Amino acid sequence: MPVQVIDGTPENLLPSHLQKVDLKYLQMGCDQANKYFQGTVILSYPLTKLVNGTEFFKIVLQENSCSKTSTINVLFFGRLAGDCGKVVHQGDTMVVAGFNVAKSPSANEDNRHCCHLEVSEDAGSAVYIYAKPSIVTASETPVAPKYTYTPLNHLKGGTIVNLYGAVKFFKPPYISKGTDYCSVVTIVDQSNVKLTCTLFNGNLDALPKIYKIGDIVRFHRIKIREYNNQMQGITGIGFASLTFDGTVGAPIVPRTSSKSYSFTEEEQKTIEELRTWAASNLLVCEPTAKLSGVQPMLFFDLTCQLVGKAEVDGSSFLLKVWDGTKCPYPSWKVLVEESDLEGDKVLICRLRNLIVDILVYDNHVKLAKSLKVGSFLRIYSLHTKQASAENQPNVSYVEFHLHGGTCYGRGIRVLPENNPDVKELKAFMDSVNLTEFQNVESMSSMELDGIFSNLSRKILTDHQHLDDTALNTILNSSVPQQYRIRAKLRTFKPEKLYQSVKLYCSKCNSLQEVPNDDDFDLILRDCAATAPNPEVHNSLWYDSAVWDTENQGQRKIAVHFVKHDELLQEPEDTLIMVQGATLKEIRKLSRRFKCIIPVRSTKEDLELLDLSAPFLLQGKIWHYGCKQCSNQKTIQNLSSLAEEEPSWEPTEIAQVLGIEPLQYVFVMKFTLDDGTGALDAYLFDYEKFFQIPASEVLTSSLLQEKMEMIMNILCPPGTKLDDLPWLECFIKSYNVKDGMEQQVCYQIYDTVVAEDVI
DNA sequence: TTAGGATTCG
Repeated sequence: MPVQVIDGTPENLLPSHLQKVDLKYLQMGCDQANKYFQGTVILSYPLTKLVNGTEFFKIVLQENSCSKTSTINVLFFGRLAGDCGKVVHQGDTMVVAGFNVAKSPSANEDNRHCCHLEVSEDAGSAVYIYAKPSIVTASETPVAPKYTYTPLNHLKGGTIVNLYGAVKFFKPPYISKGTDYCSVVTIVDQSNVKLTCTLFNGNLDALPKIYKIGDIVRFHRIKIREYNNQMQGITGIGFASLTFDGTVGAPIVPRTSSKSYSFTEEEQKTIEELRTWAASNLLVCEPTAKLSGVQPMLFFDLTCQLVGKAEVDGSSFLLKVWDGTKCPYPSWKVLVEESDLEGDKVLICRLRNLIVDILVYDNHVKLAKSLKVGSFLRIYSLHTKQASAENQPNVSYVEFHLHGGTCYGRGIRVLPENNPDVKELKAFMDSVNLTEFQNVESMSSMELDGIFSNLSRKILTDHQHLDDTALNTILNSSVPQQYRIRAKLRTFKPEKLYQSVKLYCSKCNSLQEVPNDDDFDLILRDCAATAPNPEVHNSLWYDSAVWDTENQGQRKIAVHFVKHDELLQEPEDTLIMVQGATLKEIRKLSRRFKCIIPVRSTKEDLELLDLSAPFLLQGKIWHYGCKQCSNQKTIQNLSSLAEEEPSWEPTEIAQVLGIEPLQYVFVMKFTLDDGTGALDAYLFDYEKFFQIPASEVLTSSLLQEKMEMIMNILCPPGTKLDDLPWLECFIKSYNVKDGMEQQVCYQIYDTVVAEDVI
């Protein structure tokens, strides 16, 4: 008898040769002949027939374990389907033996086991059903609780009913002023009567998981009462809900936190009918948009991923999000202390041109704080506001606000990873070519204008808690001290901004000019005069290749490829040592190889060139070492860095080579004036102030233009002192000994040009 | 208890 209904518990009643299999060990291709699976029936679908006339029946079994995927679909075919379909109840314990295991086509959607079980007489299956004690098993017909659903035009105050409806409006769950989460949901059905329900629960998961207008909900045991001459639904004891995607034709997979729930064929029909009705009767004008489609002055719903978050103040909180597309307008950047920003800094930097900053206010702050970086969100009724800079009203940028309150469903909802919109978003994000957006050089000049227009407001400091001090007070005060000041930038030096870039040695505090290309070219030519020594070619840690040059006499170029354990070595990860090449050839090589170390050969070994030349070239960045502080070691030491995946950090390379690296810095003199007095303050900065790395300015005309624009805004040429913009910055005073004399100097510190230059 | 739909201070 392939189907047996047994009263009681499974133990000791099964044939002794059968062994129990756990879902976590279940996989395709294993012999299941002597295995059985036991689980509780949590869902059964209506008995139906396949196209070929075979009877078909599907249930979901839940394993009584705490493993993550604890449910599995079980498909019955033929006579077994008919037999089981007639006697199975929700809550029954079922044992299936002699099944086939196949890949579940719906695993992605239903989150159940990646395989399903196929049960049929042909496969030699046997099914044992241990009826739930509370159900009288003598009965031949299934006993499932029968729910009746009240149409929305038949509601009476003071009753508790079951309802179906299409969501016409909703507020995603928010933290109420009481003890619970609250969600307000307005539903409508074919009677065209709508009902607004106010739902409370201390557990966020117990509230309906509505993601968009048009979703279908089923409410069980909702209390109906009258409020303001209208019917109102409210949560009562035993309230439960299921939510379904409202799209016609989409899989009917209930979203619920209930472990078990009833679901019948009739109800499936109800949902399909409601979907069809809603499609033509519910105005679903979704205000969703991608960032690429945002318009200023708009409210819309944004589906995005959270990449960073930071507290701004008690009533506002910053969310950094992206959706894979680029906002067509310059957007604001909210300045926060870097230490306050939670999220992967490297990722935030990589995505910087795709990320938008959203400020959420008041009641949304608490929820925003609890969000996990990396999660997918839908932010409802997000407001884009157009703003423009004070002195350039024709150039505007966009601010993103989630205002306080819950009007129009304003709020934030975390979307699960299996949500179809999230899946689509992830796939899109994976396809985005990030390099296209990483480079500031990919920005149009209009965008740059827009971004820099923000700068006109002021220079911002990291220390907002200090009060401003007048310059004459500073001039008459003891040294050293730190101040916040408000002043105008009367003049600055050097006027040619590229001249502000210097090389600095943090060990001996020396500053030097950046050597020019011609000097380097001369050194290279000098080296190329001596042919590479073949005896030092190919060693344990590098492979060598030599090329002859055409029409250039005897000059040979040797390239030594440093080996590492990676099987496939990409040029962009490779360090090469080059000998005999000209500057032009080195530039060409540096477009392809991650790191280049110019070398020459002695009788015994390869060695570095004179430190007037860069010791390392990484793309456009040339790294120099301090002649005074370096204590050069043999080039053999490089082999210690050639691991499996060497990162080729310039600092590490410098260290093993005994080189004290020089840093690129901006050195400028600002003459500041606040009406009470004037003083010269030095700016000494690597990249923080302008948000431009000093190391890249000399080789990028765009970055030079960018700097020029910033300075033009801080100190517009030909402007009278009165008309100059006010700047806020931090300065500190200190003493410098000049021979026998003490001199007081001022330096700008911890100051950043607002607001987005990144 | 909370909220009871109905945009924008930032």
